[in-house]
Amino acid sequence: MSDSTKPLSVPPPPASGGIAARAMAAARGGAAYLEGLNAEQRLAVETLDGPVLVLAGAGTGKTRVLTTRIAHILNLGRAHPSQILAVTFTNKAAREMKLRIGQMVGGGVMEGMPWLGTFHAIGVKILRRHAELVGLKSGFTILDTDDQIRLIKQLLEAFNIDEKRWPARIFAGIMDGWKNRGLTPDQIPGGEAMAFANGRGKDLYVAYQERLKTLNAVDFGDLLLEMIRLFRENPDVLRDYQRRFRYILVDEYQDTNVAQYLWLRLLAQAPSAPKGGLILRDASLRDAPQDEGEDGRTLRSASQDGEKSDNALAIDPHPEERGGTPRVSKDEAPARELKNICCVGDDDQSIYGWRGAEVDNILRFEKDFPGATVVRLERNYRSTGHILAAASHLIAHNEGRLGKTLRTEDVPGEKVTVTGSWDSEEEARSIGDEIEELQRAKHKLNEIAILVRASFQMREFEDRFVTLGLPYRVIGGPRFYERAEIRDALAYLRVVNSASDDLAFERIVNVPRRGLGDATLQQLHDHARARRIPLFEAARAMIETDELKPKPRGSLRDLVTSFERWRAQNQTLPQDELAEIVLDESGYTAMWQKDRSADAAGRLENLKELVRSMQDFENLSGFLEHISLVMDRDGEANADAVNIMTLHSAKGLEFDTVFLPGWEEGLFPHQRSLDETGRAGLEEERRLAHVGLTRARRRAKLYFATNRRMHGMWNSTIPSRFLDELPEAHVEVTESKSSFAGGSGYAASRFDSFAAGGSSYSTPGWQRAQKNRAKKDEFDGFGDEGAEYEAEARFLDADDSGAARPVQSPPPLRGRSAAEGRRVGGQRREPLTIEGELVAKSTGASHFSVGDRVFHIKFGNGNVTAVDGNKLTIAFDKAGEKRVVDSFVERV
DNA sequence: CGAACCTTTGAGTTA
DNA sequence: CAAAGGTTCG
Repeated sequence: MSDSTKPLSVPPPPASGGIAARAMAAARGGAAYLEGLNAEQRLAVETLDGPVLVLAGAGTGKTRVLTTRIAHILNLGRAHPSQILAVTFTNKAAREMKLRIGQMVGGGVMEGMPWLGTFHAIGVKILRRHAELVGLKSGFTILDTDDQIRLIKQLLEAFNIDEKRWPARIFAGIMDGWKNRGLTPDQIPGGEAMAFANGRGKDLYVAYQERLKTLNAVDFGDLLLEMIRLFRENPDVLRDYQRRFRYILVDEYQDTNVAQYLWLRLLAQAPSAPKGGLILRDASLRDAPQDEGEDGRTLRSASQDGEKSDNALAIDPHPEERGGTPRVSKDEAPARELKNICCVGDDDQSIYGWRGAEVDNILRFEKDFPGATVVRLERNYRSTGHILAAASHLIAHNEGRLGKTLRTEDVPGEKVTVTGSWDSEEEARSIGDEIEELQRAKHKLNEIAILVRASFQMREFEDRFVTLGLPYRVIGGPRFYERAEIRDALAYLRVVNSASDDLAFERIVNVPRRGLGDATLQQLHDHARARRIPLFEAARAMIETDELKPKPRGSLRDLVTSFERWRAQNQTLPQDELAEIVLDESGYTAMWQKDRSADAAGRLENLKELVRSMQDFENLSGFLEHISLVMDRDGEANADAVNIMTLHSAKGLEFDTVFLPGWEEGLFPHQRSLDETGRAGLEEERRLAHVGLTRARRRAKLYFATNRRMHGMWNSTIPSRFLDELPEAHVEVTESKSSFAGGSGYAASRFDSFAAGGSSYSTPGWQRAQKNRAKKDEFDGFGDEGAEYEAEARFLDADDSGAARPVQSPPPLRGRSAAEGRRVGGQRREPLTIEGELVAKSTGASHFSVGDRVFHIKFGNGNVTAVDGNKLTIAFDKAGEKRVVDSFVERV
């Protein structure tokens, strides 16, 4: 990849955008926006002709480049706002861009920038226009994951597939993967089609798509897939869009998946691209080699030696590069006349491989778009020296990267801190304490973020902050419109809006309970299927017959007449008033009012919020359209509060102070990532770590806990290998402030087995920790190697005053077997995967069996009542029945 | 049919 | 530990 890393020379200034034009722009007072850009940024903004790849490291002004570039194009009169296609991944990014361009060019222009948006939003827009061409009606609905799963469940039933063996959500995931790779049912490689339900995966996919068409619906993946199909099957339509979009800009290019890539490629071809080229391409896609790595794994990131990795892509988006017959010959030539496409991204921030993103897309940009100008932005304007050094050093451990060197002119600032704590509660406590300290020092809470790897980690912080009375906001969490009450309310409105929305109808027929249970629904289904009519129609018909029992028939009649009434009112009343009426008259509001569970009040509040938010729309269908795609709640953004979110949702944000808890093997890097994609997974986790660190402007604080509760069970953990990969000179190891001696709780670190090359820290805390962890990592014993742990045990004993320990103290401080539980996730008994390679998993049965008499440090004596792998169910004499990992007990 | 109770399973990241 | 699914009883 090394020669792809050389920045290419600047092409001659475009004729039409030359000095005269710029002078004119300047005369209009418009060039001010170019001031203050550094040389690279300016190059990226001003190179308007031909493909441009901007490799923008974290904090190097990526958004600024994008927005300025658009402003520049507009200002030079190179294109009308409606001739610019600008795609982002999130609504937030799109909004931000609109805002910033508006500031530069004047807000009025933005009204006319209809093609700035997320891939999905643009997909909807295009598909609505040409719905008939892909077998839809323009009013199609967009299914969310929930609808999707329910639909698949129905299909599984129809196919007589045992949902327990072949869960719907698994299939949803598989299908998602197919769609991400742009695969229609007939393109699925044989092996993958076999993988689900003994080869019926493909049939399911076909049936699913058929069902969607009948429902006049699409899922998220279809938005892209159908768009590609639309373009491929209708070259004239494609040509229209190719002509329209004179400039294409793509944000976060490293996150594009194959489908998005194909879509962009179609659009980036010159309008004259003959049909033949496309067809050829299609054909080549279909019979592309179906290599699925011997073990079925998908290797993701670009391979280290620059070879195309053996990924499991069934279709090869770059067939012409494969050895063998050149499938695209002279017809390819026109396709090479590429548009002014500008992709901005950072391979080091590619963190969506699991969602189908292909880092490869960015790594091979220059091959896809020959003659591309590559601009690297390496000047970081965000973080202080130590933070940047730590982040750079960490990410340098990755092999599959283009390689950038971030620089800063900022002060060194504070070192990155690493703090160990006994358990996740203590972790939350010390972070809470530190935040209070910052607060006392007049830091803004808004400028503080806690970035976690997995959302279950958030709870601990929420709990702690509630007790402290520290204001916080969770960003990203369960989305507003994913909440049950919102989805119910929306389902009502969907049925009002469209009588054929079966999924919505099904969702609310019996919510609130009105005696229309499975039996009635089944009858409705039969009726509807027999006549090929929507459920609602079936209901309307069946209340006229006496097939139903009187009771259900009565309530069904009430429901049907209510809906008809609401539909009539929809013509006359504003949608928010209507919504209120619907929710009241359906008894839905009343249902929650009666509910006396803790969150009922909040749900009613959410419903009100929903109704309120409806005011901003033209009409009901306008609202529904919007909500299916965009409805991120970023209310209450004004209050000063600590931000809690996942690392993934933190991408693109920055804060003065960033807390990064949970740096433990198994959690971060996440075990499943390693299991599923091995080394590539590890590298993606490392990029995530890099993203986390680079969110910080002035302070980055890392944490690991020795014990963490996962799945309701306490597990011992070892510090993340990423901690070892940080540069010693820029890191300070501190001890947990609250509660007992910070160093005491260390479980094993990989230092034991991997001393080579590891940096070692010199602070007392770290050394002590290392010494104390002792040699136990070499052993994989189950408590019968007691002697090995005595040193540890003594140490812990000595240190354990007990007083400062959390009430709910986690496992076993003393005790021999206790010291040994360094496995993560409760499953593993091998030393954890060290290099990110797969380690053979032993399913190894426990050394315990039912009836064993055991001792647990916290719960005392008890009898084993069940054994499940290494998870034991134990009836304790005093503490009752508990589930624990076997390493925490010993036989007596 | 539905509430109440019991068992099982699962928590990785998202438009 | 919590939600979701399954079973049982009224």
